[in-house]
Amino acid sequence: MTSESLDEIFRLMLERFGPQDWWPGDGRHEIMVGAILTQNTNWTNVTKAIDNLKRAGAMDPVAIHNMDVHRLAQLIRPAGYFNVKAKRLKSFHDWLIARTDGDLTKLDSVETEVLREELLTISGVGRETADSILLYALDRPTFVVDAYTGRILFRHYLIDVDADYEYIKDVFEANQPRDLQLFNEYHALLVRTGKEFCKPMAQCEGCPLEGLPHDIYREAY
DNA sequence: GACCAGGCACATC
DNA sequence: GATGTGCATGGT
Repeated sequence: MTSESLDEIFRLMLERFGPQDWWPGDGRHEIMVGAILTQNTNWTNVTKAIDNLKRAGAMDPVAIHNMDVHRLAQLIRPAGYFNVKAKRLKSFHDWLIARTDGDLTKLDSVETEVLREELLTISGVGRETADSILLYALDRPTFVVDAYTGRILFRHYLIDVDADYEYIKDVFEANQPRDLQLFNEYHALLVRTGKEFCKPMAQCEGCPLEGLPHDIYREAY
């Protein structure tokens, strides 16, 4: 894996799709909520849940922190896994309110690595969610890895099938400038490319990355 | 009806 | 520490 490969992948995706203008949401807190709601879930379903929260006047750190978990679950129902995600939102907001008292600017003075470790202690916040919050809500130049990222690199023989999250993250961070806008756009473009051309059981004719060394369809990954 | 979606925690071996 | 399973709605 070389920085040239990563540059080329980025260039090809950007050339095809243009800037993705992520995160598709309004403000820090809404982005954090969206990061939890979109776990293994289509974004269109997440927008329905977010709309419900907004209509209920509940898209607010203190409001969610104080809300009954069953009511919260009903509001976010369209996003799927609603009972699980309601608990996750509650545990996240327990941390958020304890840490900021509702003033999210208090997070600005905390080192990225410290923040990441704290986020990872929250039940329901794993590595991708933590990194998404850091990158898209808190403007920290940390690379977000997701299922598409691994699948795309694997199908182009750029990583091994058993490469784990931290390894893949390090591939991007060690071989590129640590740039907020680059990391923002790169992950968004990988998701866009994955959605259209890199589904688990589908082949991928027309993918912007066809020019790279690749196999059309590797072992249903 | 099958497949898919911007994961995560927990049980079990 | 790897591997399997539950969680659930909504679109294609």
